[in-house]
Amino acid sequence: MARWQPDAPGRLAAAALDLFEEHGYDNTTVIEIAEHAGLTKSTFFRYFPDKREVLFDRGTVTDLLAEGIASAPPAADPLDAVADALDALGRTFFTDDRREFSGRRQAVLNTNTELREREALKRIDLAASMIEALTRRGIPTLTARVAAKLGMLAWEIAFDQWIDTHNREGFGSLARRALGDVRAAGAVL
Amino acid sequence: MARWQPDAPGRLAAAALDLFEEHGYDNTTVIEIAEHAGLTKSTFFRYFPDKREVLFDRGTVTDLLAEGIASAPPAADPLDAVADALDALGRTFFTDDRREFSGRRQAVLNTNTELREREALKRIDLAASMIEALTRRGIPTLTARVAAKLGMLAWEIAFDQWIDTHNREGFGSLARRALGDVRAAGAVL
DNA sequence: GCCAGTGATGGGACTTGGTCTCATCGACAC
DNA sequence: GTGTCGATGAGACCAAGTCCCATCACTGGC
Repeated sequence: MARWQPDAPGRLAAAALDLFEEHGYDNTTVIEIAEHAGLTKSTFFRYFPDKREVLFDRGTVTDLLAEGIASAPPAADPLDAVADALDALGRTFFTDDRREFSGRRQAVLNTNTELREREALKRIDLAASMIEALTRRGIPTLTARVAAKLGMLAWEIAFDQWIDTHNREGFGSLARRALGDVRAAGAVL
Repeated sequence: MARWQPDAPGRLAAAALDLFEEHGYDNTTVIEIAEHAGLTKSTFFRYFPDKREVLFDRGTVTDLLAEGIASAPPAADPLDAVADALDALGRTFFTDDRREFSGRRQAVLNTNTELREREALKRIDLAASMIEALTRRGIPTLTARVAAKLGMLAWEIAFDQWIDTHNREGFGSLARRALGDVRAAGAVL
């Protein structure tokens, strides 16, 4: 028999989401989260650098995206590489079993400025990672930056649709379509 | 003779920038900032909701941008409206006398994650404001979102160039050129 | 000239996030 | 058994941020 219950960080994250939903982010204390998971404040901060971070992915989406771009066919143009990367994300991260969780999490994020702020920073890091991966493919910096911006926009659109309860399509195909729409809209400009 | 020294928030902001440059953001306490400005912690938090905000504009850049877009000629296409708005910003906000201050401020922002995070959120709000102003012109949502992303990219590029000590060109013309480059890069995609 | 109201500031108690250091304690090796 | 290791707990400590009340110079009415 294990000395401790397994997966402390996972229990902390689950407890946090529950409590944030029930009482709001501001009205939930780190100590309460820890107690709810049968742990203490000390252990909380051992796994998460701060209170916000408990809602952000332990896995590294950033790396997944970068790898997706890197492993796109050599002939693929920038936006196709981005589409491949988003598709890969849909297969390994935004999987169907994570959809409900993502929706709950996003609903909490939308209620609090501190959390929106953290999310904004994550997205910037994400974009930076895409830009780096694209330039590694020999794409000029400016082109890479434009492609990354458009890719992030497609991500946002696809994610909102994917979260939507009335939609049963996978993230990957939603993203591909969104990117196509974005490209078309950009062409008119 | 005035009872108190004038412009408390201005003095606080100046003291903060000085101290952040000298000792770093993390190693500077709100109390130190306040004392340096001949005030107290209480007064600091009366003017700024938190420590980060002391480095962010009291004036509303967001509104300036939105107004700039709204007052663009009716015939202007989305990106032209954005260009006009950035140009207006260069005339009213990113003026030459503010260039040195902006550079110092940006250097501090770049040293600290907490500050980068706040900046990221401000940019999202900025983009949202652009999108709203563009849709008010009758531009379809998706087109507006693409234009806003490209506009933000032009902003970033122009700002970096404007800050650069070796460059003496005004923000407005830098932004126009950047936006043209971005548009050209987007057309290839 | 006095008095009440006003507005910017100060003072200090209090909560919470976050850091740090040391103690605990079961598993496991030897 | 004894000692090491690894995950956890305990508690002191600091700084950010909130709140409420005191101060005190100025102002206007009387």
